[in-house]
Amino acid sequence: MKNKEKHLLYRDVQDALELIGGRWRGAIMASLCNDPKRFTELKKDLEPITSRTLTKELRYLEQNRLIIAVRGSQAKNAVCYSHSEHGSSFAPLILQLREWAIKHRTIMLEVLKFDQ
Amino acid sequence: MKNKEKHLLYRDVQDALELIGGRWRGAIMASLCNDPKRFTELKKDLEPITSRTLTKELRYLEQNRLIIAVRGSQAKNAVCYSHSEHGSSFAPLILQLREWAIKHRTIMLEVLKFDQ
DNA sequence: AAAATTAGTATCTTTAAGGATACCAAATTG
DNA sequence: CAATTTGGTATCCTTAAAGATACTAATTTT
Repeated sequence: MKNKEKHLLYRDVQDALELIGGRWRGAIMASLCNDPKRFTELKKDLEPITSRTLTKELRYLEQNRLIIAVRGSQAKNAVCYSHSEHGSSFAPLILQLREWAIKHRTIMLEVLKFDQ
Repeated sequence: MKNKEKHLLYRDVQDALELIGGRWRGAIMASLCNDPKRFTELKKDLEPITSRTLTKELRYLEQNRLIIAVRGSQAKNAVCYSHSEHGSSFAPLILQLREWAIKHRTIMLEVLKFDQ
């Protein structure tokens, strides 16, 4: 029990970071924060992502219920991607990650100045 | 300007996720949340991480000022790793990542039940 | 009806992360 | 002073993520 809890301490973090880690998954979630987007819009927004990668990551996020893909009933060419309810519960974390990244950048710049 | 901001939207998220992404970096930060730890303690806590990987990731986190390594002045064999000030500003995010991972898990379990 | 757009596939290749295993010098403990 | 512990290195290897490039069927626009 003690041992298991010890593991869970970091295993949950590993799980979360697998879901939205890598180069694109978190970015896709961020891009969908404001509003639903079409495949092509996402691709433009996330430049230089490739079609292949975008497709793969969208499928992954869909399978893990973080996003919803609405495929047009008659028009197969119209697909709209948006956060699922659960996915949008991740939005606050995205904002904090951004803020933290910005803070980190300024700190690293200060350090660089100091080190010279 | 407009274009640049568009990019920053997700670039910050990418940056943050590079800093603490991958299999181990976030986990190491999580393991150091409660208290400073020695190399060997970290290794036990993060089992099954290898020495090689732990060393590499600790160096990375140190270079990026997320952790501090205190190397004993006379005893070279005593090294203590802890969050830097900046690193500990990441602790709240770790907690939220954990909570979110747990929520995600329960949601996926529900979905599995439903899909059968 | 021709041209362009949408939402992808299909291959092939590169790169990076990380594991497996063996080894090690300095310090500490018994 | 011998054994063990600490905090790592050094090599070699596997796997997964992602890029490059070319292609496409269905739809929409002109």
